[in-house]
Amino acid sequence: MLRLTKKADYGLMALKYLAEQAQCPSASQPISGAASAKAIADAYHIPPQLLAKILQTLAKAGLLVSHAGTNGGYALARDAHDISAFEVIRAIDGPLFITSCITIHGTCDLAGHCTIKEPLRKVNDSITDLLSKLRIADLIEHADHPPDAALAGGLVTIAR
Amino acid sequence: MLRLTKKADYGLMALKYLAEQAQCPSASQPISGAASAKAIADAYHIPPQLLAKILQTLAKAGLLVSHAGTNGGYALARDAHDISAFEVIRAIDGPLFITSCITIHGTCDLAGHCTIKEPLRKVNDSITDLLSKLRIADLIEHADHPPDAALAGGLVTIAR
DNA sequence: AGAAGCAAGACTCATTTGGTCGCATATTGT
DNA sequence: ACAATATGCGACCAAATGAGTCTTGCTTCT
Repeated sequence: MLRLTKKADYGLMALKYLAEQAQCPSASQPISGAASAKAIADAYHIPPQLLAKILQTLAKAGLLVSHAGTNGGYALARDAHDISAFEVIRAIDGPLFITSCITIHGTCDLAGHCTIKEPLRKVNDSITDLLSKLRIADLIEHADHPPDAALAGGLVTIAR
Repeated sequence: MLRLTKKADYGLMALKYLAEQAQCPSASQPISGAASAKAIADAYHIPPQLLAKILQTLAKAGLLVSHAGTNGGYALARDAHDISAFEVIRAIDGPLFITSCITIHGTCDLAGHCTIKEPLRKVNDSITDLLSKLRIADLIEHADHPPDAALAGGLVTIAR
């Protein structure tokens, strides 16, 4: 069905939450703009343990920095403008390929009988490109300027 | 992992096969450019029974016409230029939504707590648009003119 | 009549997802 | 020092999905 896993969803939501935190930092935190896994989970009604694991993978991937101990938690490792949705999805769901033909080694399971991998690889690249252009910062809705900006940047014309 | 199911893969391969058949029709067939499920399955080493079911769904969706009996088989219901990859995928895999937030009724499973559905819906629309622009005819590689034509049509710039 | 082919549903099996539990380790406040 | 608060990590489990098979029946051509 060509869909993101819930984990990736949760990851994006968490990153968005942290990006918002970073905008109004409270000085009492070891890391600026940090929040604990439990706090984020509560905010979005996500199973806390599950989110914890997701944030750990994100931290391992270098997208988040973590800090243990009281008042610890996670914070964005980079500016929200410098983290793409693609990185997040890739860190959580692994390398994404639109078709089973395209594997990491570039070999096709169908042992050469697959005849459609070339055109689909291009679609794949386009989607990758699309998600790379979408940044965490774009997920935050600003009342003044519409969040469409990232996608409308000449790359893709959006139908209807 | 954001990937197509194998069924959709098989479906696209079969459609491509039929599109090629339609180019050089043999007069002995009840439908011009027809091929049996078994013939296609043999050509690509796909499990015959599985492909049969896929072709049936495709026929029910109106993308193929079927003809039972000896020398029967399937043929494209329309010209290969008028069938998009999107229709095929949608017929086989069902409506595709990039995130679990976006359902058929537009309601979010997370009961309003999901904050990222709007930007993702736009990505979703872009992918839909992308796949709609890719036609079956584009899957056939012509030695003379490159199959890139459809994707390079100003819609998306392909990275690397 | 019989072979070739489609139509359709039930059913099995493996993989993936979503989620939980428990324990270890690190940090901080008192 | 010690308890409270957090992350880090691995094992585990159940439900859903995906891939593929089997069986039975129907249609058309020879």
